[in-house]
Amino acid sequence: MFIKSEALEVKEDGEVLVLLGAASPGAAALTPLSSSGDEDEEERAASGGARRPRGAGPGARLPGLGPECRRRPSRVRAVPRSTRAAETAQRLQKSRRLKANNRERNRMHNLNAALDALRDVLPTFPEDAKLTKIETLRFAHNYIWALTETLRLADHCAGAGLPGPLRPEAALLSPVGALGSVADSLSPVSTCSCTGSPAPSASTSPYSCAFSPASPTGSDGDCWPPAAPDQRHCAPRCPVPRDCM
DNA sequence: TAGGCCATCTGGTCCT
DNA sequence: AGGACCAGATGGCCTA
Repeated sequence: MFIKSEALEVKEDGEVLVLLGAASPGAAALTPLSSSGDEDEEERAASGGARRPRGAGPGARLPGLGPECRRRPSRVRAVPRSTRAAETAQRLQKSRRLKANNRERNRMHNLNAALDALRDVLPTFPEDAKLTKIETLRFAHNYIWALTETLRLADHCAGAGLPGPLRPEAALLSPVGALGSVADSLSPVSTCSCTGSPAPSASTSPYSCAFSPASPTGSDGDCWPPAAPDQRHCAPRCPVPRDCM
């Protein structure tokens, strides 16, 4: 339901009647049909069409008519009051809708900005690979879990005096390193057992594809829980280098 | 061309 | 009443 704003530039007798999008912030973009410019146009129409070129309006005299036909042109005022009230209500309703649309648009923009901020702190490979919204959320979920698990395992291994596969200091310095470390710890040969999981459904399988954006809940059948320990191929767009997993 | 992703609109609901 | 939030619908863009 979009039209190019420039397509709405209508001229009649050299006079610009409609020019949408020129003053709006998104003038370069597509302009919704229900933009405020549309309302302006409606406003003008409702006020009796005052901009109509001379001689073209409904009240223009017809040539060749006798004096009895030279009546005053019918006025817009002839519209019943109830109709005008209805029109006013309709305009008010439309105005409210447009404002609500704007708020909703801003709200979604804020949401997207937050998602972008989240993408910024997530390690992806290649660097500029952009995760989709759902991937971002799932990956963030798994990433947080992985970092938590890193800390937990580090504590666990340090307390048990085990050499352990983890090097927490390195892991914390590099998010990807953290992922790799946890991935190592989750491997079948790990000396540290892993019981935690970002998803209840995966609690029985420590070999989860925790570092992919795929759903940890497995609701979409991506890879959670995986069928085999090595599930690095399971994510459609795995943001983490395979070497790190 | 089908499917995925996205932005936007819209009406409903809840809250202040 | 107005705003925030939500979910469904719709259409555009992109890719396999």
